[in-house]
Amino acid sequence: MKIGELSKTTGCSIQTIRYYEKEGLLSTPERTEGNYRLYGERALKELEFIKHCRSLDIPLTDVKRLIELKNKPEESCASVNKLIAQQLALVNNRMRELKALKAELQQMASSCTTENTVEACGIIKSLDS
Amino acid sequence: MKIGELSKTTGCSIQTIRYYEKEGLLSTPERTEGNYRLYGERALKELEFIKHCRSLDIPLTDVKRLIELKNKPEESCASVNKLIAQQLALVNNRMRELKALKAELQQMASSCTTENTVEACGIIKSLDS
DNA sequence: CTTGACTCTATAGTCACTATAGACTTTATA
DNA sequence: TATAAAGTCTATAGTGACTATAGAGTCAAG
Repeated sequence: MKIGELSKTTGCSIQTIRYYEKEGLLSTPERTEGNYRLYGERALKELEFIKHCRSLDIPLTDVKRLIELKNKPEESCASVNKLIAQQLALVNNRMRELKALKAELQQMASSCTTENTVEACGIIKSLDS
Repeated sequence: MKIGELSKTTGCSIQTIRYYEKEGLLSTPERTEGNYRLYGERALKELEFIKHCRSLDIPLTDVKRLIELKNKPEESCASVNKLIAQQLALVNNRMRELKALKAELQQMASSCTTENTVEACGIIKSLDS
């Protein structure tokens, strides 16, 4: 299949697919006589793997490392484990941040009644303090 | 005070301060004879306001709008209210995403015992599916 | 045979910074 | 007083993970 079809079946934009190729995350595809990229089942799987990793917010550098590890099936997966644990720690941190953030925003939202002027606005006041 | 001192008292890096100025978020400071920026109480307050907004993940374009609104104290603060509500909605969305993310990462982490090889690794398997 | 859809490469833009180079100014030390 | 060190200046490039655009080439249908 050509890049347009791969894009549709995976939901990745065409530019993103080309970008992943450039970054060495997708293996170099064959080309037609007219220089169009040609993909098969393998590319589809590679792309789905990347998509899945990205949906977990795993950065592309780490995705690349995971792909390299996948290609060394006999090695220990301790580093895979570590990578996921780090990712989990990041997510936990971010969640904690967002909770605090949410609390403050809610507090702010409740301090403003729409009839106010900017001058009297509780939101502006709390941002100022 | 000069930019270094402002940087230390606010915790904003020097480059960030200059960046905010360039983007029109900080008012243009006076200069010494040697062309050094000179700041006073006002700049300090402006910068604290921006910092507070940023700590709430409010994008700089919106911070700019808030600053403009602050300077029109007689207008209605409905738009301030709306902006904060949108920000809250964003945060809520992101929290929902992160919850799902965390669940999957935890699931993955628990599917890997460190003694495994990459080949048998539960994490790689679940990323593949 | 031409129109339109698709693809190609190369480049610039996004956001909010961070980092660097190379020059200038000011302060501290010898 | 000379000089070294610290601070500041502007301008530019880099970050991550894309997205958008320009301008050219390819291919299938009418």
